[in-house]
Amino acid sequence: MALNPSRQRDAIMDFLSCRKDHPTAEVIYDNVKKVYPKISLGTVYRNLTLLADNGVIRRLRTRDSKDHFDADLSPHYHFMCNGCGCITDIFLDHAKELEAAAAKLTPGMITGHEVFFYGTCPSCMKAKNEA
Amino acid sequence: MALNPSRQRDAIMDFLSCRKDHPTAEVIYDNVKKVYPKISLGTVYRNLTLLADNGVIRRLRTRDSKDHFDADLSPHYHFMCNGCGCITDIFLDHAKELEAAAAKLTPGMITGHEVFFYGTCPSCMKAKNEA
DNA sequence: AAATAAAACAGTAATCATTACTGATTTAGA
DNA sequence: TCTAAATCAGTAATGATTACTGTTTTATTT
Repeated sequence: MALNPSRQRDAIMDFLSCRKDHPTAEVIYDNVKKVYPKISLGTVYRNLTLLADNGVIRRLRTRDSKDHFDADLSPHYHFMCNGCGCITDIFLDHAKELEAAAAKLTPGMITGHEVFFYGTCPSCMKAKNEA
Repeated sequence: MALNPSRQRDAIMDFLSCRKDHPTAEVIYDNVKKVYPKISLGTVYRNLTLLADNGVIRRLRTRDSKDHFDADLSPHYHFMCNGCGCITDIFLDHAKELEAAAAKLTPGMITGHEVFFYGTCPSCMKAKNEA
């Protein structure tokens, strides 16, 4: 199951690398379609899964019911707005401390962790204040 | 939309309170059915959503595609095994520090956060070693 | 206690993100 | 050039969850 080259996969990867908002499969599909009008949604899903399984991208499972994808593999956390659902990066260097502290409390082996902060983004706060 | 008393909802709540493994709606359904054989899956989902929206229980969205539910509202984190999918609690008191540190890096307002540790649980480690 | 309105129910149908399947096309390696 | 594997577009199927329907239960008012 080696990865053969694929224009479609490259286009997905290119698009995802340019975005910092961690789009969903559907958003990626809509955008890659501008370059490859015949690409199918199934191809997008298949390639995203392929890339995630090979550790090339990260799959983010959030409070909304859709998966989001992130091409930035550097260790970092995320903030999701409860209002509009937008996601932004948060670079905290607590990773090692957290895992070490958690490891002491668990008989299992910890290999990674995810942190999601929730709240209200600036533009939703503004909208609230004006209402 | 006040909450009227309901035997079914109480039974769901009772069951969930007794469990520390954060069961899915389906597992809750299977178990509450032993007490109320006529309860429907829709009732379980509706009540879980009702309870979560009223802040009585927590909804956990994990790497597996099913929602899990937690009746313990005290601030704590979770560990999920990549092998069997089991979930256990991890009580770390890093909550305030983490949110304070994150707040400095975000223009938005942070109101809460979730931490999920991933890895291998003891019984899956044992199974691996024996294979 | 009888009447009325709201909440909840069981059962079932619908939704929606995601995955699997199809037969055709492309690519890698002999 | 030939063969097997990988990929594709298009479409059907899956599976968790939600919405709908007509009925029953509960709270409230008379």
